[in-house]
Amino acid sequence: MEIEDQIALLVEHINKDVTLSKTGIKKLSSILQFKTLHKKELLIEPGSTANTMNFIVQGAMRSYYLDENGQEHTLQLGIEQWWINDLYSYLSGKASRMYVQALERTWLIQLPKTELEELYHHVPEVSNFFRIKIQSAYVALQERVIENMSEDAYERYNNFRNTYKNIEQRVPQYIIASYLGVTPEFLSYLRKKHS
Amino acid sequence: MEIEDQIALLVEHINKDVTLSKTGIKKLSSILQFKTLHKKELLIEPGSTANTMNFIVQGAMRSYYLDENGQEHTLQLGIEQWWINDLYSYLSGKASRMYVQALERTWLIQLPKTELEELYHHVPEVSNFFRIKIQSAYVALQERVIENMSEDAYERYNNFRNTYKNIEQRVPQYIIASYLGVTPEFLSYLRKKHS
DNA sequence: ACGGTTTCTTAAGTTAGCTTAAGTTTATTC
DNA sequence: GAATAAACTTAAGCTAACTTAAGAAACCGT
Repeated sequence: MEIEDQIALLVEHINKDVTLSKTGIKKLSSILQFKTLHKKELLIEPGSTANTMNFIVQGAMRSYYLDENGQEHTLQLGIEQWWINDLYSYLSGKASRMYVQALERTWLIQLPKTELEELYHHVPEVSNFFRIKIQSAYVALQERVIENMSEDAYERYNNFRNTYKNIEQRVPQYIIASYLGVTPEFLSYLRKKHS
Repeated sequence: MEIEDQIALLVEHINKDVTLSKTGIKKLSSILQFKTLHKKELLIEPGSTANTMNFIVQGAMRSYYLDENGQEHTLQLGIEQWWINDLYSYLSGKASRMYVQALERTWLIQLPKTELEELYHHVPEVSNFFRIKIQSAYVALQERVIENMSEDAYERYNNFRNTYKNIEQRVPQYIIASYLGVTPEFLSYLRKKHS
């Protein structure tokens, strides 16, 4: 995809929440970086530090955590026009304990933290935009804590299918299981039972 | 407790993360409100909107969610010098779906949202302080999602005891169970088994 | 189009955590 | 300081979800 088109997509996305001026768009454009990941490639891994915000132009990604037993726990999934990151590492500046991985060949627009924070002073709408995004990340997490505590696996699976309608088909089932917090075998069993 | 002493506590707490000037402290002081809650009294309930930040001067509080089966799920616990709120409602301005309740007779300092946001412009250290607090709230939530997915109930109970050392003794066990996501009976069983 | 890898399914046996119910201890209140 | 309410324990029976293992299906890559 042309870089111009990629930028247009990002601007359109941001304009859903705030209103960017012409000069705001120009200044924003000047800090953007473009990156392509092939399937299974890692953007972030434990020990590295997240120093960009990452917008998915095309493709699919996930962030996951590997526990002491080697079990994967998917925290976030995203496709076109979602943001993907380890916000913990990005916000705190500390080393990540997570993996952020491409699930397909993926095109990203990256906003480096230093430049972005500088940009906040000149284009406050961008600052507002990310404040809104981080708030909704918080809300989504809280939603998930509540859901995990009050619903059984099949209810959570149904919620997932509603929330991530377009994503379900593109992501292997064992990753969905690791997002829901069940084994792939058990998810397979649930699907059969309720079909 | 004297109001002067309460303010001193709050200022001392904020000064752990940022540095307030004399005039900053003065401006901050001018927007504070003071509230006392008796045991079991609700600060926020479903339908109401959180429009203050709440600092616990003395006492203990929790936030919890009531699911469709009438089951309580405790999301946050706090004692002296913790902040307690439904951040979702505060940040979004939408009606809360949670309860925020005093577990003992509790003294709060409240910072009304409108005044606080105005204050941000004049005392940016206060703005920084709350940005830091909201980030750590996010991090704590993510920690919890990971923990709930990768640890069994007894491990989570031990984590809880480490993280909330001083709180455990002051909070009924059934509330701790509702925080951990297990029944009170099962927590009781675990405690006996490992004692 | 074939061979290998990755993903998904099925099923039997097991376990962590739940439900119900009754009894006991600990707090509150008047 | 009794009376009542709130919180905690114990135990039996149950169920959701896990483990292990093996086979089937889908999906690459050359």
